[in-house]
Amino acid sequence: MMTERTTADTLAKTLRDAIIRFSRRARQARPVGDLTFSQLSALTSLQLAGTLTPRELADVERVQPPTMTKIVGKLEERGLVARRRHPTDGRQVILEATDEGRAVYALHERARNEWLAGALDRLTPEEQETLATAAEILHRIARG
Amino acid sequence: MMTERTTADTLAKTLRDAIIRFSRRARQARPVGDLTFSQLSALTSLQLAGTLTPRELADVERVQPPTMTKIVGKLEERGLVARRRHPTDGRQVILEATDEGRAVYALHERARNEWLAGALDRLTPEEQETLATAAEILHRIARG
DNA sequence: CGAGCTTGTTAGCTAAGCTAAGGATCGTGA
DNA sequence: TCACGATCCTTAGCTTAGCTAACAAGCTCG
Repeated sequence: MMTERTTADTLAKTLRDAIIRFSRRARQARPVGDLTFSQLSALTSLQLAGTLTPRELADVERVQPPTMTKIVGKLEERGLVARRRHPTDGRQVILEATDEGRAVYALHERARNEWLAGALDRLTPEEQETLATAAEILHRIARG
Repeated sequence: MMTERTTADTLAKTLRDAIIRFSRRARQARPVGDLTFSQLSALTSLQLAGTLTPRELADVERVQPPTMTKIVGKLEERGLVARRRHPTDGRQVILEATDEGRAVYALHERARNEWLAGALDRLTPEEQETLATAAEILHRIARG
């Protein structure tokens, strides 16, 4: 229906606007160290999954394979991620976070979350609930 | 309290995760033409405000002034934004969207919103309401 | 075995973002 | 008045993120 479509359009605009600004604000909250947003995100996905191939990680992160090659390269340089050969398929590579990767991740994650968690702490429980639900919805949309 | 802080931490992580993926997904939905995410965002802010100085626009967009110089430069090259001299302060510059800027913006905005509005259309009214509220909260957090 | 697909990487590009530094202009206080 | 500090914008130079195109290696299946 006309009105509903208009509602969706308006919401789409509002939402995109809010998210791009939020995103940039979050990006500004740099951790003490040197892990970037994308690197941290990749490391997180890798840790949650245990092991992944580069392609799988690229899919999860919604990025093209060459982009993931670069990100993984940076993480590997710092000894946070290790490459292993696939036992049966010579084309594939298996990625895994190292112990140091896990430790460094936890540290940076905490620093990175600081301002956001602080801001969330100042919200009402209802607002927190709203954001939690919204996060689930956004995740679903991004996946679709 | 301990538990609340933990809740905020968890929510922070979930939210960041959802947003970064959503963001990348949105970025993939390229319009027909050539305006990028950041350019479109700047053009939007400028149009909504009417006129802004580069610094004001940088603040709104949560970006450093040199970054905004580049973005505005791209927009100006394409004749979408015009620079004017400030009537009394010789240091400042006044930015404004041109007619063509407004037209191109509307076009690209529509294309860009397509997948998102489509996805939003498939949500229940309650979910849409949740996202609308969440957008407001996120905007407030980003501003703080 | 050979053709074709899949995986990962390399090469090369653009855009986005930052800091540092500089030039022009404004405002103010001696 | 005028010199000095502050403000605004831009330039220069860098890193990261992201893309496509192309390619080498390996798998698969007729």
